[in-house]
Amino acid sequence: MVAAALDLVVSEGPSALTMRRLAGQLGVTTTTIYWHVGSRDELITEVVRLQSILQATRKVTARTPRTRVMAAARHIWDAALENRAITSLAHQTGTTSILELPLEEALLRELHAAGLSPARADDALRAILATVGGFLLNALRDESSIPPEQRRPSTELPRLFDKSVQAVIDAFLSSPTRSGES
Amino acid sequence: MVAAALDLVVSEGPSALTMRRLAGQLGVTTTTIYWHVGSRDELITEVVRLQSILQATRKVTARTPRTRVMAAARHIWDAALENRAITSLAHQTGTTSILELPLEEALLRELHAAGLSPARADDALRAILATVGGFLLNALRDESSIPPEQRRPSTELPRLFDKSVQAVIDAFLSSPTRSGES
DNA sequence: ACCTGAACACCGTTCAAGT
DNA sequence: ACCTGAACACCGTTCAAGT
Repeated sequence: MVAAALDLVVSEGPSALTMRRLAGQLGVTTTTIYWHVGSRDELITEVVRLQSILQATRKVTARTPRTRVMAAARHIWDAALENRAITSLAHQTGTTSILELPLEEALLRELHAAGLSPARADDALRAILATVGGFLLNALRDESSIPPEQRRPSTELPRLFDKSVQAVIDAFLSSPTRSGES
Repeated sequence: MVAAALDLVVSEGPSALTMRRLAGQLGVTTTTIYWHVGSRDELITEVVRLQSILQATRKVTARTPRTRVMAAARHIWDAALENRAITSLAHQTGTTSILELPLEEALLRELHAAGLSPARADDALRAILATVGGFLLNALRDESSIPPEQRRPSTELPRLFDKSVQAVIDAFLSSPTRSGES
């Protein structure tokens, strides 16, 4: 049933996931869904959780700590862009952290492996995730709001993503201090 | 009328802005609203545009180019946090760029003043905005989804914001090249 | 244990009709 | 020019009732 809901989102978009449409797809009544799941929010949480498992199978193959951290960050970016519909759904419903949890844990492990203390790794994780999330917002917005096929920065955005995320990573990998004057 | 809509959003949250509730607030029928404005989306656009004008009166007083760029970036952050309700509304409806347009233009001017070519300033603007937006997402999510009053990072997030945004700014102020190996 | 029908309280939007 | 009443096509959710 949550698999059917996931299919609905993937094939017809996040807004297609209504109780009535899902019920129609399954050949039952809307009230039937409420017997299996408590509410629409719970349904969405389950859909997002299912997708988070499906997309967690990415391996970091880079060799240096710095490139491994960057690779883990890019996995989050790649997974989100490969599954735009569910990413948008999670984003709209505030369940992004559930969707990315496995990939976030992988990133956190790389930060620990890079020699950061737990507290500093948490800070770095938070900062990197915020930066990645910001670029994701940018990338996903440009497809939904701009109707025609003339998307200016489709080739440039990944370059800006790399440069910016790398800068944030380096800031947290190197200095334990506050950002000072130049 | 759009002023009344803005008041509604500020006092009762983004979800309170429905045609029926706004009509009730104004003492008219929902259909009356449709005479003045084409649709709910147009209404929201006007509300966001109004707020964008109200919050555009911030001056950059820092002295060096680097600190002036940072100050312009922090203005976007500050304005968003001071007007959480409309920021969330704009975010949900994909009108964030309208809301921040004046502040974005101010940031772009600082990037030009810092000596960047138009093309490089556009790249830097995009990257900085994405990073700021990511932290904003983070800050606004922690208040809506976490019900109780125990918000862990309310004092730490600004520190991470400063450090990360500064790192991105420095990356684009200094090097015109791709992000290379260390 | 699992499913249905009917209903409640909402939405955005339209259209003919009033002044 | 400006406003209303009634209606359409949707929502999420609940509750008594069926098997």
